[in-house]
Amino acid sequence: MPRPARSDQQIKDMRQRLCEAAYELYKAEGYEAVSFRRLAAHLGISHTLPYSYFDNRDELFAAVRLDCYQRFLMAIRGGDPTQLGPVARLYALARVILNYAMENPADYRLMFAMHQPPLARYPELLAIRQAAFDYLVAIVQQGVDAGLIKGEARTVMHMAWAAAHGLMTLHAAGQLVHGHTMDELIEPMLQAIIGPLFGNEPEHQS
Amino acid sequence: MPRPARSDQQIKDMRQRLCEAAYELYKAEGYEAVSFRRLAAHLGISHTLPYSYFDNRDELFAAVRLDCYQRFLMAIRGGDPTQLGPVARLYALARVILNYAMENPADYRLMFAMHQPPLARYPELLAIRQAAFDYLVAIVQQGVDAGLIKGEARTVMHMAWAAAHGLMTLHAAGQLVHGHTMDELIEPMLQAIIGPLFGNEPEHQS
DNA sequence: TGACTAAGTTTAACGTTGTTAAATTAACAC
DNA sequence: GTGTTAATTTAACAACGTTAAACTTAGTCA
Repeated sequence: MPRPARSDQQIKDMRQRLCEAAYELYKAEGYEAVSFRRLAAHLGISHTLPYSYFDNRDELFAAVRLDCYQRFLMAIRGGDPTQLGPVARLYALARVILNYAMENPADYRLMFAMHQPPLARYPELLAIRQAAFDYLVAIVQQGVDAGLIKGEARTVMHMAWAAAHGLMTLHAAGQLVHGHTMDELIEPMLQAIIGPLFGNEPEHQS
Repeated sequence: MPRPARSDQQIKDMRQRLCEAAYELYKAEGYEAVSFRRLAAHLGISHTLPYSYFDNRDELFAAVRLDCYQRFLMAIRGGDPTQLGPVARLYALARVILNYAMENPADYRLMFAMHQPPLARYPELLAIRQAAFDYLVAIVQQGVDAGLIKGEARTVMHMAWAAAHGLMTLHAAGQLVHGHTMDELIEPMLQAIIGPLFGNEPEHQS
């Protein structure tokens, strides 16, 4: 058996290099600008070599999106004040998430853009989204159990997620109707939308 | 001066034909599938003729989007029970809008998709969006004036819009986390999110 | 050592796209 | 008809995604 196959590490490295190059190019010049040929040129390899590492362009972007989700999930976990009560935690996490979206609009667009191959085709993407969602649902459930939050945890979380998602999406797409910046909107949003869902009086320690 | 320029009507007609063909193709095969060349082939014209009617592909899609917005705005105006009080009207309009998004996900994607040329480049799109938004703000303002709704009308409307938009976006992108259908979510959504903003007790006549 | 073999990589090629420039067609004034 | 000019088509270029064939390379084994 001559010439051993590339080691897993080599494959992983090249995939990583392609992902990073794609991510940078995407942030710099947008989705359309990212082509295998440009990535290959940038990495100094043949324009068809990427096909040895990703089936096609969609698969490459799925990997880039997975990286985005991982960073997103890390930001959520890292910004979770676990020592606080569930309602205060949810408020804090809402701020973390909204801030993350504001500071990384390109990431947010990539994670949640429409006009993309159906998510159902990428189980690993579904899984990590589900993980992020479940992480939050678990906290809501604690609030429900403690009598601080009314309703079924998953439904409540869905509502809150949709509300936050709407705001972030409008922001990331530059579609906020004039007259408000995100900064002006985040606090009212938390009070008006997240607030009623999670209990109007957060035990916050500002 | 030989051979008169195309009449305004002729130009409008051809633009309309191109828009309609693009819209149908978009709905049938998605955004990427819509090319000038395919549209031209479908209309039996040369593949460069569309450039005489639209500067480029983005401009064509801006026109298609404008049509979408107009239908959307008509649905809102047509579904507005103007004889009712402001809170009941807003509830009804929220249902109209959510239903419209559910029944026309492709339209919704087109109107609000990220990964599109910045809206700021298309003043007519901004204008019609603003018109739709202002239409709703005016009703909220009536509620505020009548003491039925608390807060500044534009801000309240922004919140409600973001909430509804989040739900619709997730639906249109097929990104609703498992376990809920839109039908199951719309009523809780209205109660949980729109409700507190517009006054928890709508004067509804179901 | 050197031929064999299969993985890794590149080159060639096809069909498609957006877009521009040149060539052609068509309609009206004279 | 002839000339002029808008309308349209044809030709062309560069870039893209993708597949197939050619080539390179690094091991095994005689």
